[in-house]
Amino acid sequence: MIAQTKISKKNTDKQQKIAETAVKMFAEKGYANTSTSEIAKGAGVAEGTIFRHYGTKDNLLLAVILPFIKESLPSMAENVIKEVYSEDKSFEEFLKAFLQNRWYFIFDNQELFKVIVKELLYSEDLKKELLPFFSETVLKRLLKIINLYKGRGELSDLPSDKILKMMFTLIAGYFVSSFVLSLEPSTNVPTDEIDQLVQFIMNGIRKEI
Amino acid sequence: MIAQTKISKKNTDKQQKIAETAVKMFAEKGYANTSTSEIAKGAGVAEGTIFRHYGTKDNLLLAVILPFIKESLPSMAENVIKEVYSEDKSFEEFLKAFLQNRWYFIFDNQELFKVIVKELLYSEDLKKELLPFFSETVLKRLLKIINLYKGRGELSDLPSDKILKMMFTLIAGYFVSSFVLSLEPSTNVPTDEIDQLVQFIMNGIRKEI
Amino acid sequence: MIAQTKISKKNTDKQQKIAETAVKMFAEKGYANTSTSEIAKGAGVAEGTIFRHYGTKDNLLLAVILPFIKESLPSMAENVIKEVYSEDKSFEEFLKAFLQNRWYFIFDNQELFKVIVKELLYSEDLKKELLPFFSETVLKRLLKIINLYKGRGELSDLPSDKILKMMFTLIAGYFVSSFVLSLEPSTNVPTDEIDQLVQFIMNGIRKEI
Amino acid sequence: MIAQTKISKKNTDKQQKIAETAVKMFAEKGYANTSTSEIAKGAGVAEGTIFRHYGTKDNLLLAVILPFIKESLPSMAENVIKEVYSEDKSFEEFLKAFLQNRWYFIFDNQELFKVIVKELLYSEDLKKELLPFFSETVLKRLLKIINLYKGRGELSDLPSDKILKMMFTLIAGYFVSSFVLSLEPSTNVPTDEIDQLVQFIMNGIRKEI
DNA sequence: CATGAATGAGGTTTCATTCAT
DNA sequence: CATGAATGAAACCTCATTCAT
Repeated sequence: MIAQTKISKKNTDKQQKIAETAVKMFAEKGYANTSTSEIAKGAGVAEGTIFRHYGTKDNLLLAVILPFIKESLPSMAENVIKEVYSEDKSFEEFLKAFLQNRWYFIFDNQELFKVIVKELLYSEDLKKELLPFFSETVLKRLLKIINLYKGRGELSDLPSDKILKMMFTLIAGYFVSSFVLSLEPSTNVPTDEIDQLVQFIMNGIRKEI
Repeated sequence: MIAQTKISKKNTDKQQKIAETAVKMFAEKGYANTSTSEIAKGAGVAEGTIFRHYGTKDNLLLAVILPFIKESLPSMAENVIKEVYSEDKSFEEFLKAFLQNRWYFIFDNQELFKVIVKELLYSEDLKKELLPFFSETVLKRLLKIINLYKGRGELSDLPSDKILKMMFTLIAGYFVSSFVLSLEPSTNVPTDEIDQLVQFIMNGIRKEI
Repeated sequence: MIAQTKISKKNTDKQQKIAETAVKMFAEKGYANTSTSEIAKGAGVAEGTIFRHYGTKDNLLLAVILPFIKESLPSMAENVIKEVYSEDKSFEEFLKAFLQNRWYFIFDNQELFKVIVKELLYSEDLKKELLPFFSETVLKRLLKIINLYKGRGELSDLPSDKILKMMFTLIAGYFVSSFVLSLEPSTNVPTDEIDQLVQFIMNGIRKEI
Repeated sequence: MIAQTKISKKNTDKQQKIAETAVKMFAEKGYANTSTSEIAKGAGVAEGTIFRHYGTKDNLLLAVILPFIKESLPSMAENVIKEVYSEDKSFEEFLKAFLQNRWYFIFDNQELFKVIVKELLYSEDLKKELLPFFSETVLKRLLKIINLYKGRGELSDLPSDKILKMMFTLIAGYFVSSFVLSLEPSTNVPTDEIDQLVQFIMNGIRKEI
């Protein structure tokens, strides 16, 4: 049950270096506060090289975010569920496995995660592009799982979309406060925190007997 | 049980107009994407006037955020609890009253709320300044309340700080997704949503009998 | 019979200096080969100042050409005809007076004339904007005059618009080769050349007896 | 009496394609507004290939203009006169044949003609190089013809160089306004226009009897 | 010969800030 | 106090040109 790891598949190594540096700097200081000349310097590249490959600074941001989202998310969503779900697991076990899996993934892509969260709030365009897509690929699958477990009588009778929303708010809130807001970064999976989170969620949605 | 309303107490009316316009524009497009000349134009003021009053653009941001936080939060936290808490309320009743109260408050100060959330992620400085302060004034008080209700035997035996963290994540997540991420803005208090949120939280932390 | 003289009516003196310098440099090296930093240096002004007043380099070109054309041409066309035309003049006399008058005017505005001719060929947009306007204000009036003299029986029976086109080609060709192509610039009105030009035109269009 | 047709004699086909594309683009948007990368893309060639063959962008312009002028003009001038002139033609017949011949030629080389006219105004260097050369090869021959017809008593006693200048201004003006300024391009030889032009010129220079 | 990634000088433009009026 | 013209550093971007492959 190992989380899928880092994303990457760029052309030349300069291009790769530019993307890496950009992600790192965007994560640290935000897109708007990072100048292309800084990125160039950081990547050990002439400033023109950035524009030869990405055309505009905006494009660089998208080129770094979108493939991650648009190409990885769907197949990833599929795979994660395969890895993490199995007939004989309870919802609680599924949830715990899922959270650990995602924790590793975000841990491996911390910088990118920061960039996406920050720019999601900052850029109306990105918001309009990503939220529906995310909903379509990830939330839909989770909803199916929820319904599946509901069928098994493990979950409360709350409407599935409410269950999903609560779960999602908690999980997203957890990851955002852990990886984006956190003053000191975590270094390896905090099993206790995840257990408590799972407990809390389970209390909220478990079928009362 | 009426929520406290808008914050404001600027000197000259020009200054007031500048602050208002700045908040509105920072909320819409973010601090970094708003130029002082836009603000000046929007406020019907010469660009120089902004600098006469606030010195720098950074200062304008702080001048707009900090009083709200530093001056209002403490007394507000005090008052809200007074308004909302009473001996004969259950924790569930308290929580519902609290959430409604805060919903109105954020609704009345939506723009400012957006600015703070956005810039909190964007500016490391702001983060380091606000988070501890917020913890000191707001979270501490909530912790007291939690302990108080724990003493009455209404809440589960989870450590109080864990209870607080879960509650806070859910509540913050709720307000952020409602007011900052939301694609269509809400117009009046969504009682159902708040009820469900309260239910969910209560399930998570209620003392099992 | 004095030609109307230079055009000017700018706001601040810096703005005036920028426009003057721009015209001079555009005339010499063409719009595309003149950088805003050169203009700034030439005008003794910070580069930013150009953009504070004109917004874009394109705008600077237009700001320098259009008022000259759009505001001056119509009233000028009117006045020139008043100055130059009178009941008791033959067409030949009118033509000579007209050419001398225009020679002085273009001489006084040589730089601007160069810029307009050059950019007229270079910029499709300018072409589409100016040619119809010029036709409307100037050519129309000349056509009236031609018809007037035709009525008096001084001119050949060629269709008036053909007469106009020939005259215009010759006159424009003369001014362009004198002021734009010329390798050595003229310094005062070349009466002989104008006389010959008039003779040539008159031969082409005089009523044969 | 067929006009000589298109000019071309480049080495490799890549080189040929580059030159063609360059001419087309320079004609449309001007030399200064056309980038080598656009030309490369348009020619289906790597950008480096342009520089392998032409060294600099300036050189590409010259390589496209100069052979046309320097190699073609002299022999062409010779041939045209041969084709168009004959003992038993009147000057008027000669002129008409000449204009038709040149109309076809420019029509076949419209793009190049545009480039030359535009850049002649734009580049002082080109002007200084081409005008004297043109004068030497073309104007000189025309002058001979004029003198020849003067000897036959067909032309007025105006100084031959004045006659030449007037003729040239009209003819050049006609071609420039037809092919460079024209808002809608012509598609086949406008016999009427040429006849009128000839008439007009003849009136101007015909020997009065 | 051809390629196209890389360069870096220089172009246009933005913008927070200053200061004389 | 308020103004807005002026500034200049720094931002984003373009492009002719070079050179290793």
